[in-house]
Amino acid sequence: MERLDKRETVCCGASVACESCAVRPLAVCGALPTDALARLARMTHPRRLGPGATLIEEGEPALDVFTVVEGMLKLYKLMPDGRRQITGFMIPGDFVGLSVGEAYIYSAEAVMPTTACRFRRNFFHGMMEDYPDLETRLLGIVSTELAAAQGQMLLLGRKTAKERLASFLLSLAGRLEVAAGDRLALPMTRSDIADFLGLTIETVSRTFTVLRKEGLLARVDKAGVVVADIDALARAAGD
Amino acid sequence: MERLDKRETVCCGASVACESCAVRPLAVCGALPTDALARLARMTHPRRLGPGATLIEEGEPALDVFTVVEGMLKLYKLMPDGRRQITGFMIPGDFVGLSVGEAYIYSAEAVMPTTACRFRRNFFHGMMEDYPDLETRLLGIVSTELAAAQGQMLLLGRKTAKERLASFLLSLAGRLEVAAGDRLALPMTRSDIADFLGLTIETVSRTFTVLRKEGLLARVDKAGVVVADIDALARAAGD
DNA sequence: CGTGTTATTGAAGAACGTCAAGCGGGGTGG
DNA sequence: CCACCCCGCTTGACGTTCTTCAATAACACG
Repeated sequence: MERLDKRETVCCGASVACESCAVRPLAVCGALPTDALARLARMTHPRRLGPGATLIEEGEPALDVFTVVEGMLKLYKLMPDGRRQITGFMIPGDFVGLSVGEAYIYSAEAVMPTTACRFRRNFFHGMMEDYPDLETRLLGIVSTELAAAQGQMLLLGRKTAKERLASFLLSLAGRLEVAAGDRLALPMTRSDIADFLGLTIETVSRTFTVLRKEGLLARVDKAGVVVADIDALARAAGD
Repeated sequence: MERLDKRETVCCGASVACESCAVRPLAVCGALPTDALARLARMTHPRRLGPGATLIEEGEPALDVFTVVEGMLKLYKLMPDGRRQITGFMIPGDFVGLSVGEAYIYSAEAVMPTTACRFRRNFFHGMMEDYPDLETRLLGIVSTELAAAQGQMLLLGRKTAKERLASFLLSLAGRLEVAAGDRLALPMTRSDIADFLGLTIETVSRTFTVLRKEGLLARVDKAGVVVADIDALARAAGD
């Protein structure tokens, strides 16, 4: 998915390119005519979320859709006994809340201070009718997410703890465009990482230690890591 | 997703409703005007596959898209050392081969004698431009698949062997519209089930035995099961 | 500086995987 | 027609990885 020009960005405020939101372009707005962007901008409601704040809750009526402007969200499903599976971490430009049925099928919660743009679902459907390009773009986004989900199924079903953590770090570094040798920020807790990788926090912690002792990571702390050997990390990821 | 009238079905042959293919409607064709259906029908190439035959292979150029008309396909991803994760079993009406990039991101293989309709990817994209409803329908299909993938992530990341197998049987019974007490056919091998559930064939086999001994299944054999207590099975599935 | 929260580390345990043996059904050929 | 074989499935014994439980360490915040 190509990078979009900042000027095409629709964000939290009423303007088409307000400064605080131009941090990262909204993938969904690419290739839209100016009037469509203006309509989107007018109907956008910004929402600021502190860490741990809930944006949507599984099972609630799916009245809105959202785009992440800043920060990070975690999407997750819960079992009645509290077991949790995080299905994804959403970063600026990502789209959240799409649902085929009447209810959300996952919960979304802020990992760090986060800004999301809210659109009424009905309005968004109307926009798609008026601008088929928007629907095409959305189909691409959902397809990309499906592909990621299939990769995550391979990870959860068949990879070892070490392969899982290596895959996770690589994938995040790629999405956040972190260069080799740079610090990769990990705003989520060990518990979040564990629930994303289908592990426990203890196994995640031990596996971080292994990767550091083997020299794949130069530094590991609560808030991030420094990747020392990205090729070795890719090999450790298993595919 | 509502059932569609058979007359709306586009299938393997050149006619809009050839008999052998009207087994199950193609979800993707719903709500299309007659001329669109006729165009689809003209450009459809049927493909018969014996058990084990490969329809598409991960990494190959994604030149075609397919709909399953009859039988069952398994979609899977492989790791270099041969570990396999089956990401889904596709049944009549399902859509296969959609890819955002230039290459397929998974392989697809027939589980049993299967008929698939092939469409050239470019032709299909053209159809979507001419008939936005087709794109809308496809967006719904992909969104539904994404939801299923997220459910499968919960299964793979957090469920026990027993919960996984119970979930699998329930989900398949639902999709195939098998009533309680009826026989649920399982055309795939234990190895396929294991690779779908992130288990080994031994664990799958043992877990079938457990479910039978506990009375949730009345009968278990190579080719299928009879569900004895569907409520208990739902409880065993965990959510 | 104390206190609660989060992360790390260690030891013991459980669930599932691995290895191995035996069963059974379907197909083939004598 | 039946013996044989092949392949997939089941079952048992044992091993490994990850989890669970527990204690300690590091950190954030008031």
